[in-house]
Amino acid sequence: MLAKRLPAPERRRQIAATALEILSTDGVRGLTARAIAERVGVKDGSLFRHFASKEAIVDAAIDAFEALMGETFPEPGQGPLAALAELFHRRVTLARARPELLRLALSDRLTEVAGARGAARVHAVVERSVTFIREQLTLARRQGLVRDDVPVEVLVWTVTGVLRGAAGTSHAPSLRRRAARFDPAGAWHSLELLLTQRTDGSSPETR
Amino acid sequence: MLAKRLPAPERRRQIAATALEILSTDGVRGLTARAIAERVGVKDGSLFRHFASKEAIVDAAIDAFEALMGETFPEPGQGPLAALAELFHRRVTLARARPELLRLALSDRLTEVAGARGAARVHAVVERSVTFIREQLTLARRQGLVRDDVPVEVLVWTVTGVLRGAAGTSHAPSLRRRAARFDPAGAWHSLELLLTQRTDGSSPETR
Amino acid sequence: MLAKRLPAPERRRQIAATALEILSTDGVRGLTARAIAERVGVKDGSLFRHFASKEAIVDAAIDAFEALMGETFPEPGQGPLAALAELFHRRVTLARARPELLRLALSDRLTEVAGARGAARVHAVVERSVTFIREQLTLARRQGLVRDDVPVEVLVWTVTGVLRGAAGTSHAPSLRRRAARFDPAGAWHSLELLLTQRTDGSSPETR
Amino acid sequence: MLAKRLPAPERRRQIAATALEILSTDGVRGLTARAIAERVGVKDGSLFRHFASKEAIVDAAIDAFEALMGETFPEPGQGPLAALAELFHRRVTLARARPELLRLALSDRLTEVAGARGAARVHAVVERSVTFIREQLTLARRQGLVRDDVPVEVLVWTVTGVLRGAAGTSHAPSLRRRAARFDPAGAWHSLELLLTQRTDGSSPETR
DNA sequence: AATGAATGAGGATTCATTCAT
DNA sequence: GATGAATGAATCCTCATTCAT
Repeated sequence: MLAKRLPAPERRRQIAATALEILSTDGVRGLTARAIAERVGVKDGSLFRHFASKEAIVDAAIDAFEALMGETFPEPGQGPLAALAELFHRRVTLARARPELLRLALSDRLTEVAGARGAARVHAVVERSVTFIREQLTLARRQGLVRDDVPVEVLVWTVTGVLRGAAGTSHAPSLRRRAARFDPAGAWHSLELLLTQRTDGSSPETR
Repeated sequence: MLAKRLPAPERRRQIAATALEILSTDGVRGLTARAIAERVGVKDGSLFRHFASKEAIVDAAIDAFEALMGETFPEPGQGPLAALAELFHRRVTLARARPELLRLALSDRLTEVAGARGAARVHAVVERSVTFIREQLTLARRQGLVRDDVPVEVLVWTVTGVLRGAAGTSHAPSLRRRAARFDPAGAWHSLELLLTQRTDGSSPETR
Repeated sequence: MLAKRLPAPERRRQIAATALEILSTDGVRGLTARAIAERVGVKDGSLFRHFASKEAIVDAAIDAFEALMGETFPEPGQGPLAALAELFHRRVTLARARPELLRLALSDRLTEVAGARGAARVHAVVERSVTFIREQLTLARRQGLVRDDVPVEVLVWTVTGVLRGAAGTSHAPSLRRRAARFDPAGAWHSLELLLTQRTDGSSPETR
Repeated sequence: MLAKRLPAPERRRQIAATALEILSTDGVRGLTARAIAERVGVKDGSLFRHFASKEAIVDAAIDAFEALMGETFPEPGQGPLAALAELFHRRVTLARARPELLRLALSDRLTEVAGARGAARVHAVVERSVTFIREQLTLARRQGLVRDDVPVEVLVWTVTGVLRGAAGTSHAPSLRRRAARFDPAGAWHSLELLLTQRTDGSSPETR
């Protein structure tokens, strides 16, 4: 269907991207060589001219996934809350643009089709986000920017929870529907309120 | 494992439970008739004396899943925050006892192997939890028990986020590891702090 | 469903008859141990208390078939045309009463499910009919009762053809429908006309 | 038999033909994917690169069957008796060349393995023959070419009976054996005698 | 760079049959 | 005499993968 005889690197990219897409829409069992080939406009056997195995395709898909997720990390050199705000904003924006992608991140489909090494890489991506969030929060705490009546880890959970909510990647239909009502800025503002209120009662605004 | 000749109802239960287990450990593609049968100590063809199809097995697994999740809903007739606390506590406890189960709830593996009807049932279970949380929070808000500077939906995200965190069902290894440090009570206490602080600065303790 | 705990010989008969019935209605592939057992009102395993194997069941079914077909052979000691008329009449009557049975005779379903020996037996039943017809016709010819411008074998074909037609056992729907319009007597009368007309032009009635 | 790597359309034809053959020799239960594949010289899974399902294979087999049977219908534009003679001749010739084929037509094996739609198609083929014969006979009768002392339908039965006999497709071994003694022309001549004699005693030859 | 025909290892499922109860 | 739970072999079919063209 699609253009034939593409240069190899482009084909590779196309195949990996397609795999990612199929995985997020049709799930683990929908990801067959035939399904990929069909969408790419190629016969299934031809996939293996570009990749040694299906696992290799998934591996490349993880590359793409890694890259997309990596782009959402903020520029260094700003305060921790600003950094978090930026990550939050980018992630939610990405989720709106490519809902399947983020859903994929939070499902375990990718890890299921990937080999052990691939699964580890996916986990690393997720881990990196969490670590980043934890670091910024720890930093912020040290700087007195976030509340100290609650362990940092709980704040991490809060951030990931609100992020997931605002991104609309939950499995609960109602969560998904309502997520659409929030723009990234509004959601972040609420999140900031949750994070910054201190036991002494001073609100972040009064700082 | 290799107990032979079990009474049928017991075998059914065993098969459904095993399917649930395999699904949470090995994933969608690991859930083969052979795999189930092997763990149960039976030949694969024998499964179909107990269930009409693999889908029927998954259906029964969803029954089990529904039942287990259903048990975590609190007794009615208490205040909204107490109700949430109880749900929280029960869920975290369940997650600790059967980590795979809760992970399953938050992944979409079950929905992937279930037919359309099965998927709807799983979604309903998840939805029910979210709805319950949202209802209690709305109630609590109306009673002035939770902060009003943040939309209820964000509080819902917060609760699910902290719940997920405390339950240790995340895909991020570090989140998982650290979750173990929190007992349900401590985690809930933190969550309550997040929820109840009001704009006027009064802390929940001073209530 | 049916009465339980039947005396063995009766059960045997019942099973064989049921097998015959299923075979004629549902065909070769419908004849499964389960299907038989179900209609008999027994669990499938129980069949093998009465028969050593499915083939043995089919064998017994052939017994029944043989018996039923055998009953349609006319009493000896009458003229050849009268004998043929009686066979014809009985066969058509049987076909009307139990259409599946005769259809079975002319299909090869029975031979398909029977082992080699069983198939031979079924063939023998069919053969016996044909032989009988051929013998009577040969006799009649010798006695100048049937036309001699046509080989006896062609007359055999005519008889079987008209018999099959009148019995309504053909696969052609229109043949089946129209067969119902003929009563055995009328059909035989026509057949007799076909058989008896002689080259000299004298009709059988003028004999 | 073991030719590998055939062009797809040829393989398709081969598979369909083989299915037809197996069906006529080994019967419904012999028609397994394995059996077909083996005779074709291919592994069973490979069949399904050429056909979507076994039913599709049978469907293609019916195509072949339809085509072969269709070829035996005579050219239009001749008198009814000549048309019948031609059909008769072609059918008997086909039966001699491919005995299994005609036997298949008269058994119900094909209808048993075909789905509902396939069965209907097979019936249509049979029906078409019968209808053709009936039409020609009706026409002939109107033209005074066939006897009028016997209902047309009985003549239809006679034709099909003699056809079946001459074709040697009966289940009775002796019928089969003797059929070989008749050449199509001789058999048709006899059949014509049966059909054309009139009540007034005039033989067809004296016409 | 791609196809077209094939394969082998499994996948779910059916079915005749066994045998302890 | 019958059941209830099991089995093993076979069935149709899918899928990743190969390789000659």
